[in-house]
Amino acid sequence: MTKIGFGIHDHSHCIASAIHAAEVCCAREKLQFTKTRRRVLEILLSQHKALGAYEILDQLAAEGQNAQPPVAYRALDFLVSNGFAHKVEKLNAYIACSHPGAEHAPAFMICRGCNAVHEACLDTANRAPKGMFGGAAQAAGFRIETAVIEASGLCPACQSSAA
Amino acid sequence: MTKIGFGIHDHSHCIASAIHAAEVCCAREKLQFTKTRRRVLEILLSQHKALGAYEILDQLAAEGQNAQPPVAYRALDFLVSNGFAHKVEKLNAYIACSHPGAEHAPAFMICRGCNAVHEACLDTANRAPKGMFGGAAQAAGFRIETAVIEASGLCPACQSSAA
DNA sequence: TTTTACTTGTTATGATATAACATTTCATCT
DNA sequence: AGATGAAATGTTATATCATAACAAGTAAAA
Repeated sequence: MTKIGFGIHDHSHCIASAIHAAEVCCAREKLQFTKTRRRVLEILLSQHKALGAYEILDQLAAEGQNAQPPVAYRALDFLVSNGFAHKVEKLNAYIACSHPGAEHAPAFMICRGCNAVHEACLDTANRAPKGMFGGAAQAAGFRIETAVIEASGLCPACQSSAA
Repeated sequence: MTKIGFGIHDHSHCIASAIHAAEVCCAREKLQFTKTRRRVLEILLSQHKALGAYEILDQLAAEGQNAQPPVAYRALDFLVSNGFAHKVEKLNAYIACSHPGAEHAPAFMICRGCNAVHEACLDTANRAPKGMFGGAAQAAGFRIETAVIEASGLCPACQSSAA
């Protein structure tokens, strides 16, 4: 059992299953799930927190690839474009999607104490932004394509230590 | 009449009134509304779009100040901390608040065609993030302090030109 | 008026991200 | 299998965004 997000949860198999899900999805969509893309997703999954592009790059470099920045950014672009990962804008960092496959707008809770990131598993996450914006967007004539929600605050652990 | 956000609207006096509002607020809160801070807010207000820190810096430099990056970032930090401006995370850019004084979570619509930014004037903007997250945050034990919502899509003008 | 906090000036550097182009690999068609 | 066009990668260089650190000045409070 290891810490994930703000809770505890056994993910000894979740890397493998997430990778498998990505494989299946890529086969279905005729996307190339190449070695580097797979490796970057594995790195994100194994850390299970938000990582900067250069942290990923360091990891790749440590494994022998002489990886330059575009290598990481291209893999991340692929993963983000296809819904296997998200960018956390507030942190300029990337995190594996907690529920790939499901159509959703990412919604994160970000701890300002320890930078832990928890992706909310709201099924409202898909509808809520458009619902909230619906009126205003329509009034402005704006066509929403994607939306992100990022909440900052304190996770349980940091609330305790700050207390 | 000039273009603001995605619409048209007369703001010949809105710079002055926003500056005045900031003055009043700073006096009340005993904050120093210094020359640089005022000037940066004026720049943001006059452009009425999201500006990068270095664009602001260029403007300051053009006015004779030999401004280095920390000058802009400090002023922006002040303005953001005190609610006179917001950072648009997706663009790494800053924009004057459309409704300062009102307690609110910023909510933006960002055009991917022209990068125009419109701050939604939802009074739900304040409550909605916490409402949406409420259950999940409580379940996770997370204490939300701030939240931002950023929607991407196409503004009316870019919808027309893309059509 | 001394002291204290805050603000600014300045240099240097760190962190994040992309442009551009040559090369290789992959998918597909014949 | 071989041709070919699309996609991915390797690599160099550089653009863009942001902050650390410290000296000097200015304003507010005691």
